[in-house]
Amino acid sequence: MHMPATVRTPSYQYPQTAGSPAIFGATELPSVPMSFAKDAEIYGENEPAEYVYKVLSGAVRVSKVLQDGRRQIEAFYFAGDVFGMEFSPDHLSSAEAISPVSIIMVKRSTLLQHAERDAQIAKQLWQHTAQELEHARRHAMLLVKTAQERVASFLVGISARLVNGSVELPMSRQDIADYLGLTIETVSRTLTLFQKTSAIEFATSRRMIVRNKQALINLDS
Amino acid sequence: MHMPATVRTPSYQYPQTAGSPAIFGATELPSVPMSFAKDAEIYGENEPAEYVYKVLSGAVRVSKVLQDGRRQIEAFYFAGDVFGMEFSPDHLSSAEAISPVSIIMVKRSTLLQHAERDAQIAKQLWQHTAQELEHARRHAMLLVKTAQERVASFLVGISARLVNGSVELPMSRQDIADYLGLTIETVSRTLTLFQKTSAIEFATSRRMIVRNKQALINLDS
DNA sequence: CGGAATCTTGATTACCTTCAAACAGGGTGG
DNA sequence: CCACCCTGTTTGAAGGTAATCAAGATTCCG
Repeated sequence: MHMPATVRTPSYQYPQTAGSPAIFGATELPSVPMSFAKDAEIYGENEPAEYVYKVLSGAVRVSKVLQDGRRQIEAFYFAGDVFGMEFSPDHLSSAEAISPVSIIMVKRSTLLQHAERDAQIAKQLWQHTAQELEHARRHAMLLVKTAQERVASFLVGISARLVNGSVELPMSRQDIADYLGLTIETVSRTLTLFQKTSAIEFATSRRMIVRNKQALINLDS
Repeated sequence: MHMPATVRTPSYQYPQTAGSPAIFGATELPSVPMSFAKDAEIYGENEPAEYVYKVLSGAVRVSKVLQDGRRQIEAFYFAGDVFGMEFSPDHLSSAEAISPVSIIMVKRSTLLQHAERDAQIAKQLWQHTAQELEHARRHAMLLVKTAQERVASFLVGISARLVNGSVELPMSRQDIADYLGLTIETVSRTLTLFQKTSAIEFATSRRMIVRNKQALINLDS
């Protein structure tokens, strides 16, 4: 719903994985910078997909809400990641800022027009969707595993963002639970278990130190 | 691994949803007809993705096998469906014939070359991947629901193929279980439950009559 | 008809959820 | 500066759902 831009300084900034602000390599495309406050909605389910977004800093969650109120988080996006690109004219999920977020937006229609003429851009569009597909399938594989395997797998993924052996988790335990298809209690208990086995350690509830990544990878199975 | 073609007459043939044998509307592309016996492997995980396939008759399952031997079925494909198209040069999953299957194959490289020059084909390629993505996400949503909801949802999907109120399920109970992330016993028990509540009925273990589709939709939640 | 594979049913167990309460951290106002 | 509150997280106890283990029943095919 394109909330008013409220620029806030994030408490922690992830290392930027992609230096270029260009979306899909189309450097010449006009892009609009924008900021969202924590918990602001970037777009809602079934809204027209007017823009495509690239995260510059902060973290975003993309999710759906089931009829019974359960929320399923499909993915988290961090600096350098592109999200909100749909083939369908409407967004099929909603996106919210987990932490204060700064992004750039490119008009979907413009991107589509370029894809019509530029095979390179068309291919990047396809590649992006293919990567999302691979992620969605890996995610589906996760959801049939045990709680320990799910949490371990999530932590291994997060480990990619380690700086000096620790990360600030931008998302709440509830977010993790909704991503893994577990309850917040099970996530909490499993994290406590991993601490007891010295695989990880929490400086604060959000700052995690990975002590034994291999143990997590083994659990990931 | 491109098993030798063993043409067999399927016991039951699904109505053909797409009349044209063309893949992605590229009518001029050379396609090779082929048949696979029940349980034959069409391609394996990590094999080079040399071809793209379109089902003419029969049913196909696409799956991955986890390290611990568990199998996760990602999708079933029926007459008219295209499968095996990857952005990556290798197949990320394997495909097997559930029933005797006849297909046509188009070289992936040829298709890619055409997509370079024909924006229409490039768009269809993207659209196809986007549809697969949507399916994968819906599938992921399924996997966090209860057994009854999963089975009901699966049956609702199958109901699209109803002819005179009944369908022949081409897949085994084990296939259904591996698709839904349940055990074969739970699938069997749930189907029995749905029979007791008169939502469905089984003429044979594979021929299902849908008595109350709305009940299934309600359970699907 | 006989044997093997598939499917169903039963009993028990294990894991995760639910319900409930305590704990920790951060911010505000007195 | 401390008391209080609010939110997020952790921990505990009990219960429920699906998995597991095991045995029958049915179907399919040679």
